[in-house]
Amino acid sequence: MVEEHGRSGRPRSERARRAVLNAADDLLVEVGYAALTMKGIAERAGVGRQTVYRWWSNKAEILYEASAIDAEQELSVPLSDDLPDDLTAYLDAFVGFLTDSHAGAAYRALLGEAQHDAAVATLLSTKDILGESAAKLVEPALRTSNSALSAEQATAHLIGPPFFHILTGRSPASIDTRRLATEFLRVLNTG
Amino acid sequence: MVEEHGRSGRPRSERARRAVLNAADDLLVEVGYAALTMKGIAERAGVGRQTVYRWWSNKAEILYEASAIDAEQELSVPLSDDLPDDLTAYLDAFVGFLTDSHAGAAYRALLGEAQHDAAVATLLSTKDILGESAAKLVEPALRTSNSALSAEQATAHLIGPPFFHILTGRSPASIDTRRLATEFLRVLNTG
Amino acid sequence: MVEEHGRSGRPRSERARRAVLNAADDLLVEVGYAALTMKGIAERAGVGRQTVYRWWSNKAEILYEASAIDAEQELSVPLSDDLPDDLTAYLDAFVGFLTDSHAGAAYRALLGEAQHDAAVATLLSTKDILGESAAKLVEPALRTSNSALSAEQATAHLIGPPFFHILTGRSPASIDTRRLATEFLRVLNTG
Amino acid sequence: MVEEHGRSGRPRSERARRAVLNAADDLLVEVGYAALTMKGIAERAGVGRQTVYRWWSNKAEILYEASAIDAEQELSVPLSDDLPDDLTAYLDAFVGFLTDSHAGAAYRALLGEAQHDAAVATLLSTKDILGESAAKLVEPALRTSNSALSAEQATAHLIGPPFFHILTGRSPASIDTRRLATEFLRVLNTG
DNA sequence: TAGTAATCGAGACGGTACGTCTTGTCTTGGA
DNA sequence: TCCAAGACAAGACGTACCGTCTCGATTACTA
Repeated sequence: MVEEHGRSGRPRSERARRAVLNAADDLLVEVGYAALTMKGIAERAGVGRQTVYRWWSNKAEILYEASAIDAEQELSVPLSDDLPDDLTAYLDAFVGFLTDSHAGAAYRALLGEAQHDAAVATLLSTKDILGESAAKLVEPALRTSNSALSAEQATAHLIGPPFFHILTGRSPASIDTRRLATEFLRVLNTG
Repeated sequence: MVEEHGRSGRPRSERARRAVLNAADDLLVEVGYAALTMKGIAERAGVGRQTVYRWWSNKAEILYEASAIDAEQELSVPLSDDLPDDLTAYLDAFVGFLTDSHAGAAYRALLGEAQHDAAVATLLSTKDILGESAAKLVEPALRTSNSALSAEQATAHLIGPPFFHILTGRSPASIDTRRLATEFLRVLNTG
Repeated sequence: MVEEHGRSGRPRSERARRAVLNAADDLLVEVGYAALTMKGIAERAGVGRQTVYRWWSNKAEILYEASAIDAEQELSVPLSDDLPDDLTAYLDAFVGFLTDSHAGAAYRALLGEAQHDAAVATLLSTKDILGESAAKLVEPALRTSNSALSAEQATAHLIGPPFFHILTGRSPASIDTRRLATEFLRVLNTG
Repeated sequence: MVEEHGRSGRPRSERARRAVLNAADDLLVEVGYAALTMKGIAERAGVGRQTVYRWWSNKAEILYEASAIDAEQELSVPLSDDLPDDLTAYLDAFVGFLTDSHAGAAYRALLGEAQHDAAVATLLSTKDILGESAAKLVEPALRTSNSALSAEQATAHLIGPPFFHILTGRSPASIDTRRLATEFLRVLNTG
């Protein structure tokens, strides 16, 4: 990511980098992940294929770099001092991200690929986008609770149900985020 | 599924059908989903490629037919009259299915593909393997509770957390199925 | 060719035979020799493929049976007592056969195939359509000449030049059949 | 034929070109024209199939490029000042070419294909190998004669008879080239 | 201000899967 | 025994993409 480069030689073209990322982003929407190809990205970007292969190993890496920042932004919600409201807002953002968002589509595609491609799984594990975004809500909630759950376990309770719902192709309309927030807090504070 | 065939012509070869399903199953383990090809399946099965394309549109369909029955079996647990025990047993089976099982690997690959291939999504939605297996536990649990949740919502609460945990590449070792069962019942019975 | 058949069993269907020959004939015109297939012929004829294979080995045989009789007819000219006129008439028929005729197109296709398919070459040699038709003119001409040429050699002199002309793709318009007849008689009667 | 190539990009590999032409040549002898396939040529040449398709449309084009130069050479005979001798020598070369030669087999196959494939006919018509080689003999012969025949007509008289003889599958042994030469000159110089 | 070196776009290279097509054979039920 | 129908194993078709490899042309830094 750091743009410093070795002693001499022509420096990496930022223009080419942006062109590739944009092309990948556009093509994902236009033709879908399966039909997304390195060749197609290079041609759409007006860039040599070698240039693409020089900086990224496969389409997953390109897509990841193209959407990671957007994803982080979309999953970041402003915190108030009302935890149920904040949790609900976060879950709304979470559901919107997975179902409607551009970056979310890229994430779902990558997560799907990770199920049968170890390289993509490794790539995704370098940054736990979902976990980190949830942590901002989960940690305060845990602190004010009497729960013995780890952050990871609590996170699974918060976003696991809608995650399952969406990933298995069920309608996002039937998700009641406020109810999920309430139930999440109940799990943390009972027993 | 019914094997009756049209009036005339040579009937479908059951031998070829089994050979294809077995070949797909074997190759999934040997080379992985990404490297699984229609050509490779046909050759491994000792079957013409046309014969494969005649009965299945893509590798996902083959894999689905090859693993659906196994999946159903593996997710089916005997019921006792102790609900917490039954839920724990089911969650154990569920986690084992997604992480260790042969059929589960196929399911995960298909679920992954479904994230960016509408045809595969449709295929998977024809039979809600996870939901149906869970329903056998969820429905009794709901009946004996005062919860207003739908079966679908309750199912998401039961298997959503471990589903999220595994699909996002976290270690299955840190899943405590008995605790999950307890928390599930608490969500159903409080408020 | 003989329609008698063995002791028992269903007799060969004349209906199927005609349907195949007609289908081959039609398809030759519609799609050309290269795109003519056994499968296509069977389907067009509304006949099982096995039925086609039972009676003919390849498309060349079908085409040969379909066009041999027509060819013979088209190359047969009525004889007068004027040899130059008869030769000219025959050469006109010959040129017309090779360039415009339906059966001639089939013959040219078969002759072409025979250049690189020994089976077709054998098939064509079972009946020397061109030689036999020419013989009716060549033999009288030889008898009334002082030439020592064999019938075969004389035939080559008569139809060799226009044959070469047409087969090598030259325009048939520049063939002067009367001049060819005169020159043929000159070769036979000088020296 | 000129090897200059467009501004940029990797230049065409001469190594690959030769490998394809040699493979086609070899395979024609080994398996015959009908069994000659683009796939087989590519594999034998150790070349990608795309590389073959990039430069040639079909096996006929490859074969043509592979044999045209040889054909021209084989049909070229040194001229003396004795016309009958030269004609005889040419006819010997001509008969040898069509019956025994490697390049001649390719030419016969292409000529055959041209009878039912317009693309091959066009290809062959780009260079009249037979006509041009004959022209070197026919033109002097015409100049020293009182004949009104065109070069094309005279050529048909010279090589038409043996051409017919060979193409219709008759034995080349019965061709008397000296007699043919004499008769050719007689047609040119009588009347 | 020249030289060096890594970059760029372009496009050919050897490979290989795609999904379709035809081949010639086999297997039904019916005539 | 023949027929129409249609599935079978085999393998070529022409196209697409893979990841690599030249090309000539551009930029920077270095000497």
